[in-house]
Amino acid sequence: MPAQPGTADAALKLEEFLPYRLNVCANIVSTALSRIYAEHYSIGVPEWRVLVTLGQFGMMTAKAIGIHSHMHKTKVSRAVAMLERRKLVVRRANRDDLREAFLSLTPAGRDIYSDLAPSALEFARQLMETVEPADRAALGRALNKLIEHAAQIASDIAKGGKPG
Amino acid sequence: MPAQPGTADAALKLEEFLPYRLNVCANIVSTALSRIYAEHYSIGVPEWRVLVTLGQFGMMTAKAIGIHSHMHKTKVSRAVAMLERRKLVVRRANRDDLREAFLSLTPAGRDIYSDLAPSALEFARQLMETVEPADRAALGRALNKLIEHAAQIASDIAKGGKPG
DNA sequence: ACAAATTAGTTGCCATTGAAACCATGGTCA
DNA sequence: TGACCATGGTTTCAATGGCAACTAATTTGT
Repeated sequence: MPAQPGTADAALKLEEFLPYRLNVCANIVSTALSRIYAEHYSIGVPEWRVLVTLGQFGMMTAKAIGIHSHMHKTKVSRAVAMLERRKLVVRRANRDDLREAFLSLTPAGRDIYSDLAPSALEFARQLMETVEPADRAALGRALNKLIEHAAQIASDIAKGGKPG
Repeated sequence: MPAQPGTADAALKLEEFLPYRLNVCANIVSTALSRIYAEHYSIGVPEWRVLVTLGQFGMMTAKAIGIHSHMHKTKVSRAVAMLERRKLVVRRANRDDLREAFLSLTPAGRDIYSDLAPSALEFARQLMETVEPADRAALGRALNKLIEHAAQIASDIAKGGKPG
């Protein structure tokens, strides 16, 4: 018997635990969204992010895409490779630094982007509409703070935890 | 050239896009948290969830754990298998239905739980403290609404999208 | 100018994960 | 009772993703 499952220390309840709730929320939302575009274009989340990032900025390096979209460089590399194979993205050498290359959407890529962006915005709009109007700004602020704080903690631990 | 990267349709900006922000937030928070316990106990998120769920309820089936913790049954199965190997969880047959089994923490498992739960709560508390006091309740409500709505959409699409 | 360190990007490898198939048991209903 | 369906749980398989090693190009320090 678990004694009293949780009396000792203010009771940890999974369903009220913020990190857990954030994960569940992000997963469900992300799944719902990707169901919408995965069927149409047969792309996954990383490809979608690359497409959207290039649609937003027009031309940039893989590294910059990774930073902007919070993706590991291997993820970016593979997503770009597949978009390139599908002729949705082109790579242009940077004559001033041959390690990197400038990436941009092809006309075909832009077509998909301009088809995909409005429905993404619409999805987000509908999602936001379910949140009480008075709570919307608070949600935005809260996410900012949480991201900022957690990133701080994670990097602190990364430094302190593995000395040498 | 990308014309104007986003003038046509209210501009999709990844860094302001709610599903994206939720994902980034959930990942960073989750990483920060797991850094804390992964080093101490060498367990991953699924094992942590099983442990916490059993700590909360004392005794339940794998299926119930999956429902409560939003995990796929294979994930639960594997997490339980590893916790069993480490003698942190025991399996007791249900004589009334031999398909399922009742799982619960061993004393060793409970020791870890009662060590781990307070630090998880402390982590969540610190996290929540970074959010403006006035925004905290709003965050909770918003997450509820988002989860509810997105789950609805996802299941609608699942049904409508794949008829037959 | 050149060796050493750094950086952009790719690839090989391995762990994690979900879908689907599978096994064993239990329920249904004719 | 016995043929069917449903359910809890495990296993197999393929895809995904991150780490670390690698290549090629650039920067730094002397």
